[in-house]
This record gives sequence, C-alpha cells and structure tokens, in this order.
Amino acid sequence: MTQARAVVPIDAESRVSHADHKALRLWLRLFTCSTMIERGIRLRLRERFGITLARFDYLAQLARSPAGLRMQELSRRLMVTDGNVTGLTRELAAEGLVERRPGPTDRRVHMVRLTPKGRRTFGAMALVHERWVVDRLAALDAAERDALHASLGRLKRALATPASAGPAA
Amino acid sequence: MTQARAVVPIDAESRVSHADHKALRLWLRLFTCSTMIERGIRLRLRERFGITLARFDYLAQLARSPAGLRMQELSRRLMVTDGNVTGLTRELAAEGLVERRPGPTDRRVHMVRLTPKGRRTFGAMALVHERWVVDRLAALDAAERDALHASLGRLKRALATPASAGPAA
DNA sequence: GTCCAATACTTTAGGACTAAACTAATTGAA
DNA sequence: TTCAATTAGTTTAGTCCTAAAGTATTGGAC
Repeated sequence: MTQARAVVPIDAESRVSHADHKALRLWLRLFTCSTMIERGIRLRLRERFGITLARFDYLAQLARSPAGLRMQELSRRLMVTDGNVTGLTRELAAEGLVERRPGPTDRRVHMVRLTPKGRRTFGAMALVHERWVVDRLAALDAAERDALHASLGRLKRALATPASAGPAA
Repeated sequence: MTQARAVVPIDAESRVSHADHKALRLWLRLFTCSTMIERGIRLRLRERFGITLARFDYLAQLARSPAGLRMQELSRRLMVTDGNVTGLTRELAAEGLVERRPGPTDRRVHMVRLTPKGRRTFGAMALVHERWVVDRLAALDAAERDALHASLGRLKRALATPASAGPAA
C-alpha cells in the first residue's frame, strides 16, 4: 500500500486509508470508555468517601504490597510524576493512612506503606469501589470480558516498548 | 487445584469474589492502555506542534462538522465542561483557527467552526497524529482490532446509560 | 581518596480542568 | 403581559498535576 504523500492539496483528511481511520476510531472508543468509567469512579469516590482517585489508587497500590514500596516504584505504577507522589505521600501521612520510613540501606530511598488505619480505611472503600466497577462492566458477558482482557493485555505489552521511533519522527 | 485462601485474615480485599477481581483488573488494564496512549499523543502533539490534546480534539470535532457546532454540543462530545469550551474557544479564535458566530435563531446559542486557516493547520497535524496512532495499535492484528472495537462499542453503549443506580447507592 | 555522573526524592511555578455561581435569552403558564 | 423555570454560555476560585530545576546520596572511574 503506497502511502499518501503528505502535501495536502486535496484535503489531508481524505488521504488517510480506511484501515487508518479504523485505528483512529478504535483509539477514540478506547479513550471514551476509559474516560466514562474514570469519571464515574472519581465522582463516586468523592461523593461517598471524599477522596480523589489519585489517593485511592495510591492506597490500592500499597494494599497490594504489604511490605511497602519505594516512592519511585509508586510513581511508576501510578503513572504519575515523582513530585506528585511526594505531595500525595505528605497528605496521606498527615492523615495517618500511610507511613514513611527510610530505606534499609540506601539513604536516598523512602519506603511507604499502609498504617493499620490506612488498611482499614482502604478496605472499606475498596469494597464499594469494586462493586461499582463490576456493575459497570456487567454489560459484557464473562467471555467477552475475558477476550477484552486478553486483547488489552497484548496491547499493553506492546505499548510498553518505547514506540517504534515513530513513522515520521 | 484449591485456590489459595486469602492469607490475610479475611480482610475486605479477600471478600470479593474471583469474578469481581477479574472485572477490576479489566478496568485497570483498560485504564492503563488508555493512559499510555494518551500520554504519548499529548507528548507528541506538544513537541511537534506545540498544541495540547484538548485543543487538538476540539479542532478534530469541528473538522468532522463543516457546518459548525454549538458550543454545548462541543463540550458534550469532548467530555469536558462548558466553561472549558468557553476558554478553548477564546484562545483558538484569537489564533484565527476557529470562528464564532451567533446562532441563526436563538440568541443564546453560539456556533463555532473552523476557519480556512484552522482547517489547513488541523489537516497537517491530523496526518501525523493518525500515523502515530496507527503505529501504536499495529501490535494487534486487524481481526483483533476489529473485535476490540466491537467489544468497546458494546461497552460504550452500556456506559451511556446512567449506571444502574448503583449496587449500594 | 576525589570527582563526576547517576539516582531518589523535593520544591516551585505554571497550566488545564472542574464545580459552582453568574448573566443573558427563551419558553410557557397563568 | 408578566414572571418563574429552563437553557446557553461565561466567569471565578480552587484543585490537581506536570515539567523543570534543586538537594542529597550513591557509585564508579581514576
């Protein structure tokens, strides 16, 4: 398939192939679904628990790692900047939900983990949160959810590689 | 194989069923994929064109509606607040990319559409943007992309309904 | 041992978005 | 007609997040 020469005399939009448009629409649909669910979750967490999604996700990560995590590992998993984690940590620590401890060997490292109070608090929220997510995804049957999960798994793995330098880098 | 009984004494997390966990993981995966792609697009649009994703999406919506759109319809499609559209419109109009005109009958309504310059500018960007999206999704083969598109379409339709009042509203 | 680069985190300045209050125009009911 | 309710859009205050520069510590290279 010879690709369109990017000159723009006709109308840039009509140059892209049908397959390309399909890829773009797939992305838009993925984005829309993600945004709609995210919006609902944000709203609900705020209304019911007065917590932001970022803080909830922060606690969720720690809940899965009882031994605690380095701050950098947290920012990587949460897909936010280190600076953001610094701020979130300060707030959550001030509320007694998490505790910071110096790293065992490297004095640059700070480990964070849930306090008992943090664990209790998160546990209660997670239950309600999970019910809501389950409910929202219930529109798809189990087989379709599994297929979706598998496809997105492949996509996620591919996305982890740093992008093929780009077609027109 | 009997599954591991939640080692931690039946805390909130271990209460949720296996199917529930799967739904939660599906959501997390969806969110991760969406965020990773979005991040790449944002970065690229900024580096190559000095434009934000919000502005690009704004132009993209108008490009699909040559007759123009009401501002409210724009905010609905972009999934942002009306106030945000007001600001974006002011900026883009100041740069000569879009133009505002009073609605034909209702004086409350403002119609927005691309200027010729806006159309040219967007066209050039859209081409590069689309190539990048295509490239990122190329990890999945055509059949899988189609299946994903279909599943997400069903999900999107279900999400459009206002949530089943919630399991524990 | 002494630097210099790399790493881990923090701080700061600024941008983008939202929610909520506000203005202006329209509709419809009495 | 008049006035309340609704609708379209704007403004404002505030939140959250990022990018980039800054600080402290570590680990080689020599």
